[in-house]
Amino acid sequence: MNRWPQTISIDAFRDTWVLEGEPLWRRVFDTHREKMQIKSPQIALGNLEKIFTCTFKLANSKGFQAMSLRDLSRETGISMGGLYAYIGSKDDLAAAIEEVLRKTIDDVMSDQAVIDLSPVHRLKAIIYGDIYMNEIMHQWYYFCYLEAKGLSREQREAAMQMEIKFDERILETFTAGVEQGLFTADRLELIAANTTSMLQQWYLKRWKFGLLATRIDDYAAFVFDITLRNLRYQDA
Amino acid sequence: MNRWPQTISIDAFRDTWVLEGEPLWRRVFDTHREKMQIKSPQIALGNLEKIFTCTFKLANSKGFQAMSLRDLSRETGISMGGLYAYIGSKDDLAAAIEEVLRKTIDDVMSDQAVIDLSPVHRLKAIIYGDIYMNEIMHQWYYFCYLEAKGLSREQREAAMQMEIKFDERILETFTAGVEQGLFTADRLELIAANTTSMLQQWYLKRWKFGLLATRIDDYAAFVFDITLRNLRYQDA
DNA sequence: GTCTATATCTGGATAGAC
DNA sequence: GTCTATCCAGATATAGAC
Repeated sequence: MNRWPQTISIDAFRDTWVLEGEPLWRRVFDTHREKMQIKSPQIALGNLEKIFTCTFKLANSKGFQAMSLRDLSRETGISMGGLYAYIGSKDDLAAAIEEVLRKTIDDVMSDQAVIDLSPVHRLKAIIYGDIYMNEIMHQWYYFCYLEAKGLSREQREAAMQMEIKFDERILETFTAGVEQGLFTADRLELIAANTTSMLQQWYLKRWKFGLLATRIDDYAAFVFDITLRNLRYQDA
Repeated sequence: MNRWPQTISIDAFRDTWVLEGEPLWRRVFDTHREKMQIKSPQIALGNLEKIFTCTFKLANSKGFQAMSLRDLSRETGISMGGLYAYIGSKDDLAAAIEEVLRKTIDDVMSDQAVIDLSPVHRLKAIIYGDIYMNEIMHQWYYFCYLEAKGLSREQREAAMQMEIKFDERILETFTAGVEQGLFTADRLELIAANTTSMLQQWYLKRWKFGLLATRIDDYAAFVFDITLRNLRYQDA
């Protein structure tokens, strides 16, 4: 089952992968279910939304370590005792964020892997898809990137493996293009790493894109264009 | 006074700008002087070295916020009371790291600005110089990047201004090249941002370059090459 | 200039009422 | 399911001996 939209656009992506609003918090609820004392989705969804969004807000302004659960309690309006019905511990909260993001990426990626397109189109699908994903869940990515050191060893390892795997996915596409005589560059690993890094910039440097007034589709097109140029793609 | 070496290589850079060993800790001592109770450089230099290098080690493994001064005391072999003869507070330590790095970059940059070269050579000097600087002081850069949220508002602002200024320096060089008909690309701001980001990768993704066995001069050459390609540089 | 001992407080976590 | 009240480990910071 390939759930990918035929047209590449962030609106089509949003329609296909609903990663916002109620479906997102239901996803969080399902992933996090056994760690919580609350069993009713009706009650949990709203509080989960408060807890996670306020965590992003506080962690973003002062850092997750510096944020106290009392801060979180104040910001969410949920008492200290109430919070502990939803999370096992403070570290558990950070772990949950990483876990939800990783599993969501896994879902999207394994689906996307089904696509059987030419290297150039496949590359475009990966780049645009990843940037849309980064946009929609940017707080999650940003948190995981900057708070990685606070995670458990296994989770840090998993996050690094995700990036390696992503590089490899891009690299495979490059190699396919080289075999078909479309691309003639060498240093493919470094080019792949650069493409990954350009994509990460979209959630890491929001302030800069804001200053430059860069829009998401423009940036996606830029990354795609630069990558093809790096690969010395000759359009036939 | 232009202190830049004629030959671009990390060894020449190291010889010109001695940013390691005793001269570095003397630089720290001078910058940090008024915050310390200790007045004798003879005594202070060795302890400053211990304090800063151990801070990097601990912050790198568990994060600066999560690191306690007890950890630091144990790691350095300096007692709690002893530490406070060198730092005013824990936050003061983070602030000192940011300040030393920023002032050092300022020194190197303002010197480098004197260079009056063709756009291509100037670009090469900026890229190679910055990457060498990133290499030598990579712990300082890494710390400031990942712990930025823990700094004061003024310091965060200053760090962002540094990056904006760096982008602008690159952009000016691009523009000069365009005016001379050397470069024909558009989206120069995004290309500049990408070059900055590639340079930052050198201290942010050490694990990846380790896996790929990428050496510093190879990477500098790669960044230079990719940037020229992005600019559609036509070698005459 | 450096140490030990200690004051003081913050923040994670839990017990038990409602 | 949520709140209040409380416990207590561990953290920063300092006083004062040597």
